[in-house]
Amino acid sequence: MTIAMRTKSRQPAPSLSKQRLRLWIRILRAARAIEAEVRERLRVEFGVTLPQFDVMAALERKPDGMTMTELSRFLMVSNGNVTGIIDRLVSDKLVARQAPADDRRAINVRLTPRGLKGFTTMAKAHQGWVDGLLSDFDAAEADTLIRHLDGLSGRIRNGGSRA
Amino acid sequence: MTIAMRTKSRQPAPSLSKQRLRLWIRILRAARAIEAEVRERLRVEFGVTLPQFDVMAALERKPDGMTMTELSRFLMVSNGNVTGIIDRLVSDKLVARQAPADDRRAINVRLTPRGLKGFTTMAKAHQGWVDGLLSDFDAAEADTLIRHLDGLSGRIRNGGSRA
DNA sequence: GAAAAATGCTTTAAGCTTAAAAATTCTAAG
DNA sequence: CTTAGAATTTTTAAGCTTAAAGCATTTTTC
Repeated sequence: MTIAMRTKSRQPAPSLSKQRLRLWIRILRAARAIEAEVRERLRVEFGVTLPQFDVMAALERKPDGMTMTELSRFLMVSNGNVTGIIDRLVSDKLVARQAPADDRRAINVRLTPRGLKGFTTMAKAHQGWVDGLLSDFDAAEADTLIRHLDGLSGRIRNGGSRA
Repeated sequence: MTIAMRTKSRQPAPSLSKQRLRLWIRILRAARAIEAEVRERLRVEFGVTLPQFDVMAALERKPDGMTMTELSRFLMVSNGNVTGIIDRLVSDKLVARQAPADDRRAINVRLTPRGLKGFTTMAKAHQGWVDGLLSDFDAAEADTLIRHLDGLSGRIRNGGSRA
């Protein structure tokens, strides 16, 4: 009877494990929704793909350019992946490859003037889109969420917990 | 002098717009880190891709199966995308296609007994992985975050704000 | 200094992803 | 009924993504 009441009268509190799974699913769905929206607008308004935009955003922070490996690590994508994206950006003349003098294995990549100009325009629009998409979050909420998510990815990549 | 002090003595409080952009980047990076980890483990331990796992998870909730369009909407991926994933799951005999009687355009997809059994095993491991990866979040934090993220994706897809 | 290991990048094969177009079937309007 | 439009799925072309293998170069080790 007690058991019947417990299981019937109210939701059994989901286990912490289940709750974390639920959290992961929310994070994933939120990310996908925002990504889809941003990708679509980049494509329609600027004719650029999201990965291309991501690369340009990474390069914009480093006026001296980055190596392929630095890009790959920063964007958290495989190294081979970056090659193709850069190939296309180079043929669009938005970024340029140049061999550094000190290490003949490496290759340095940077925005061309044209790439920088294009990115500046796009970045402004992009920030507006995200601002609109996340308009439900005020400054305090955003801060809290950022603090919660901050380091999460770092912690995971340094050995999530056990395993 | 006042201006110089304001801009020099402390960080200028980032604008709300910038803070939301920062939040978006954290969400994205967290999602990528978790995804990479889960993908790798699914591949190594079960020989399954993440999209395949996602499809099986969707189907497991619906014993009567789902149509391709239902799957596509639920997973938030394009319809053509689902076709290929299902093709491979079918050739692995983990899901089966069957034509519904009432609508000859549609196609119903469901887990095979083998697919259900395999998914049950994987789901248990998967929940453990996520539990470990998100072990920094206690129940209260998870609740808060879930509440914050909840509906976000829904709101976005129904017209984010303006635009 | 030569061999071994590590690093940086590209290539390859397989699979995922999207948008757009095509093929089929259903529904609705006249 | 017939036809126009909508809905469901697949196909196509282009690009993204990964893991693994291959090449070239640099660094480490003996």
